[in-house]
Amino acid sequence: MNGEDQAAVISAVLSGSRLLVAIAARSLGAVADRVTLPQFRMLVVLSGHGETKLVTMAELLDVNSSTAMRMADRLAAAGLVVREVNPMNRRESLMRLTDEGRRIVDQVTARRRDEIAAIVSRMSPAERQALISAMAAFNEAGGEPAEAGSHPLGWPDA
Amino acid sequence: MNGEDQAAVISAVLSGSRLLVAIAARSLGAVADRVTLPQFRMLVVLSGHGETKLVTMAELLDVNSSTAMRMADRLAAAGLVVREVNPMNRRESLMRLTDEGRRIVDQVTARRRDEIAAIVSRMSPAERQALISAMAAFNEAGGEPAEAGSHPLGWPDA
DNA sequence: CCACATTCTTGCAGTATGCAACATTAATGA
DNA sequence: TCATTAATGTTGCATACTGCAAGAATGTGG
Repeated sequence: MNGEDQAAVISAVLSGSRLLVAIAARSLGAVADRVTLPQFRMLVVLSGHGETKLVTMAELLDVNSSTAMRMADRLAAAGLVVREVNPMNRRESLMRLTDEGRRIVDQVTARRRDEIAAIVSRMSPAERQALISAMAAFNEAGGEPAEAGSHPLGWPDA
Repeated sequence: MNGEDQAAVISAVLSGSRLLVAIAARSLGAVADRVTLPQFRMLVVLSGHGETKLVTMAELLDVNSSTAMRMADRLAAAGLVVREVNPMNRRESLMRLTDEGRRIVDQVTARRRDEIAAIVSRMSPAERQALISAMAAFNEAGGEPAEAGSHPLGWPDA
């Protein structure tokens, strides 16, 4: 690949990256008065992962277990998650979303999808098709871990 | 646009978003022992914006001025930025990167570009061309503010 | 039963964050 | 000119996020 080609594709990808991050930030702003970003990440994990124990949650979020502990405390106090001891193993306690918690995740996700939909709707059908193919190839080449329930470190990620 | 088309393009874009966020996070990990994420955002703004006063910095980062104030204090203590009173207006003090601060920004940026380059190098030339076009169209449709020095809210953004 | 591992929990320290109050400096108007 | 107002930086206070380390409760293997 020649240098100009290289520079062009990197520049294009970086611009797209900024745009996507901005979209993620805006979609999150809608609930910023109810949950913080780290708290929202925890809700997202619960949304895609179901009942989760503390240690697993800490690994999925890539934070210390004490950090996950206190976040869970606050979310429980806010009524967005519930925690109960696992009857199968009384050492661990499982947490899951309340209806209210799920509502928040759905709200942000819907907003995010709406924003992306609004953008792609301004593209021509040919451009849309090209975008699908190009992103598929990019994701493939990137060894995308983004399959069902695999949240490596969902940052402003929903 | 039909429903399947819509779902396919949104799904593709969301997957790409996750991949790009993961790349941003990894590129940042290299300096995680020297600066925090918020601190790095401040360095990025200074890198693209030159000398900046406190209020402007706070607006660019979308944080309270007191938050920007203390972050600047810590970065100054770490020797990554310097602050000096503006001779033109003694109310305001301008801050700018030190050589050391710029080194950190460059290091992360280079790492990010390397990761993207590695991914696109695994794509065929035709796929790369398609990616450039598709991202350009997407950025255009998104009204991308990502021009020179325009950092709306550069999160894991470099 | 005892040693060990797993899991959760709490204490401590540093950073991030916003609001509100204050001092200093500049701009504005009478 | 001088008083009022605006802009800017700064600090106090409260809350949240973060990791490390130590401890308690529970389970597992010998």
